[in-house]
Amino acid sequence: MHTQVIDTLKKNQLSITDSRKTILQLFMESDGALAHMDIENNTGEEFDRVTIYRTLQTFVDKGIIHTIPSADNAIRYALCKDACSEGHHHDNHIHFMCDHCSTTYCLDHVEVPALQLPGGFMASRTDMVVSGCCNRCSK
Amino acid sequence: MHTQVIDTLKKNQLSITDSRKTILQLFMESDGALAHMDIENNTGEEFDRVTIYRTLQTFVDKGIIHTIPSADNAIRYALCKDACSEGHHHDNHIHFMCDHCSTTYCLDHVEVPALQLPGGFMASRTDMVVSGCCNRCSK
DNA sequence: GTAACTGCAAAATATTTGCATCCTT
DNA sequence: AAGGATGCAAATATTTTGCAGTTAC
Repeated sequence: MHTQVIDTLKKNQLSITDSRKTILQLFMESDGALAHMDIENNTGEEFDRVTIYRTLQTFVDKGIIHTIPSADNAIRYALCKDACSEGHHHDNHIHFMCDHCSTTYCLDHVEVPALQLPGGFMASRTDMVVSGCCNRCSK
Repeated sequence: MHTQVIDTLKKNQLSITDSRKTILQLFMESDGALAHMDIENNTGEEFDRVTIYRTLQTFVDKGIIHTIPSADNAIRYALCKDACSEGHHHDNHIHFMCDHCSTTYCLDHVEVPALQLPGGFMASRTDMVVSGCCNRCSK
């Protein structure tokens, strides 16, 4: 189970440290996105807050995780798919944020529709965040 | 020219104060979205930072402006269209953020495409933020 | 005149930076 | 052993809250 964590770190030429292992493991076990706060809460007092900031930034730089935009001033992070690599993200999938439980999902299988932009506008990236009621809360 | 500002404030049962007039005027003159910082910069030392926070919150509550999600931890605000009213936003249009000049546009005439969500997911709101190169920077 | 709004001060929170120490390789 | 990562302290930035004075109506 730890294998995948170690593999990912090695593949990205990162040294294997406790904080990186634990935080990456957290992402792999979670089906939703995580905010800085979620990580703090789930790791207890184990790591310094600064270490979490730096670890997340490292993962983003390496293309291991990506940020999910939100309007509530709480940046969330989620694992990138294999197609992502350093400096080159391909996570044009849709994110779903539940109004009830606040879980954020990556809906990998829903494609972002193509858009017809006004003349002169050129898209390089599209973020789509749908909010509403998730499949667990709607039961 | 100030008429529209006053009208909007009255229509929303807000008292007409200097900060509200100035800030709302700013939004009406700007074709893009504004972050807190933009407002501070454009009003000089005229208003207390706290007043700007409170004015923005008031406008959001009244449905005069809406927030635009972003992945860079800088919430931006833009005018809502007429269809918006208190507690009931209808700004399902697309936002475009320019990578070069950082201007954020509301592309009112580009519709958000309908989505087929997985079973159990129910959408109440869709935010779509496209980034790339805007029509001014691409010239 | 009264209720609402603003500015100031300060608290609470979030993020960044420098540096000495410790850990990975 | 060397370079990189971490923890701590502190600087910086952001947002919220309380309260007294001021303004809109």
